[in-house]
Amino acid sequence: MPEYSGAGDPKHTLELLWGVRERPRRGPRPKLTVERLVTAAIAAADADGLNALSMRRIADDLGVSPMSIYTYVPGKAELIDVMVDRVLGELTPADGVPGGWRARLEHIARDNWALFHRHPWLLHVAIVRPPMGPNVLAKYEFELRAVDGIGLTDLEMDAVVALVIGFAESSARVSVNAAEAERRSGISDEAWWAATAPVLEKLIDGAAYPLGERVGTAAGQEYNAAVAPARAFEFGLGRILDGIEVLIASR
Amino acid sequence: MPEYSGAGDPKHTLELLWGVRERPRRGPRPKLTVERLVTAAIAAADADGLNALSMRRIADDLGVSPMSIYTYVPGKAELIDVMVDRVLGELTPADGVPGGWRARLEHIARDNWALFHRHPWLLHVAIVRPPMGPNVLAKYEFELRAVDGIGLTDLEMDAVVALVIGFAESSARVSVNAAEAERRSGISDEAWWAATAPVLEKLIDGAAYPLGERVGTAAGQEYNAAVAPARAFEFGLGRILDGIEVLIASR
DNA sequence: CCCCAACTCTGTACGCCATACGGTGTAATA
DNA sequence: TATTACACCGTATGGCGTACAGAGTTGGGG
Repeated sequence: MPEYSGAGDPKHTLELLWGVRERPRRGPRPKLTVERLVTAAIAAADADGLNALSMRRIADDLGVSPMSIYTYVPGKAELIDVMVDRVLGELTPADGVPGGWRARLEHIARDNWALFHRHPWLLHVAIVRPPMGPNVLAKYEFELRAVDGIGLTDLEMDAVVALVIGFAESSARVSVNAAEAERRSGISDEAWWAATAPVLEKLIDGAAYPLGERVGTAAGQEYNAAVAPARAFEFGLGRILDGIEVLIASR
Repeated sequence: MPEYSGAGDPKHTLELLWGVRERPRRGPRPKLTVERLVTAAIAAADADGLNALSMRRIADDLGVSPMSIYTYVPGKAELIDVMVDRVLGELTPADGVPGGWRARLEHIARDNWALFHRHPWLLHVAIVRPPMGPNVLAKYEFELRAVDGIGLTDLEMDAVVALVIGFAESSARVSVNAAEAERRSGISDEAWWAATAPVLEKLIDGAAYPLGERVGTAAGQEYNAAVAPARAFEFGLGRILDGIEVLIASR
């Protein structure tokens, strides 16, 4: 069960994202700021994953009581929205990248791939109704700039960008999930397979899956688990950009 | 926070997947079977999502106490493994599809897309260390068969299949997340945007995001939320298959 | 200058969750 | 018939988000 973005009151969330809350005129000085809250939450999520990100945990890290967090943020959903916009600010435009649209899209894909590895919890937030903060808007803008003026229609520009971003997310997910499974179980992929394979062999008919056995073992030997996702990313990115090139060339 | 496949004891999980538990020789007749349990769990997850899939809920549906479920299954993780293998059995081989490798890969992509929409919870299970049941193995086998004998190396066959499957998952995720957000919030995408847009306009500089505004509104008008994910799927699939065609043609 | 409104912070409590543990009753075997 | 293996269940533990009510603090209005 993922967390969902865009689950809170739109108006309140937007005010948080853009930091337009007016300072309170009366009452005690606040101990915290939304900024500090979000920073602590991101640090916790980076370190221990989205499962470990609880309001109690953040409060402990900040030395306040759990409920006082609700002074700054209406709920966990809105907090996550702000976290998402914040880390998306780490992405960089492809404007200066030499090599044309292909190099620019490659930059965007690699940049996203790296971001998902720096903040793996991002993959476990279902980003629908994206938090329309400054960084989300800037991201969309410079993504489109990467494919502007190369003969695509507006709709195609949007579709091409979505395809590349979606691919980066999808392949990063494989990689991140594998790393998280290893960390959480304490069992490496190799050890898991070593425990699984002999039991499996006793269960299946030897000749039932000829292709799967041949290709599976070939892939397993050539790419050990540590680099396999990275290779899949490189391969897929190449094919997708080739496909986009076909489209552009047809114009 | 997703659920994870492959989180249980490999040996026990495999025995469940292949149904090789020997019948108990003594003791009371079991009220349930693993089959019935899995069927009920899938029905609950289909109807109300993975969040609503609790051991208590399944037990209620089946008329037993929560703890008795642990007689059949070591824990929730293993139950989900069996659920996954079960529903993957709904996928069909592309063997008889006319039109060569391209049509076969299209069939596989569409078949997966449809499966994810029939069982949206599948997207919220992080499938690492896949449950090596009969259906998972069969799936991999017939996926490879779709690209066998067209001039690709074993490693390329594996990579091409992974690319297409990953794309289908990725684009289905967008679609499913949108539908789930709508259902869980009771607010349609249009209504959400109608609440968001005016607040947003007051916050941002009018000329700050020229491309985003132009392309975003164009995409929003052309594809309403209901069909946008399906269009993105068709567009992306076309580009990816084009890219694969470039590879195959280079042989 | 004082009082009160506005505000921050906190303790407690509720209803969820998975599941560990120990006990109870049943059915087939020795 | 006695034993043993087993299914089933009640209770309890420690987690979660957050509703609610109260306590304490500050600045502005009279």
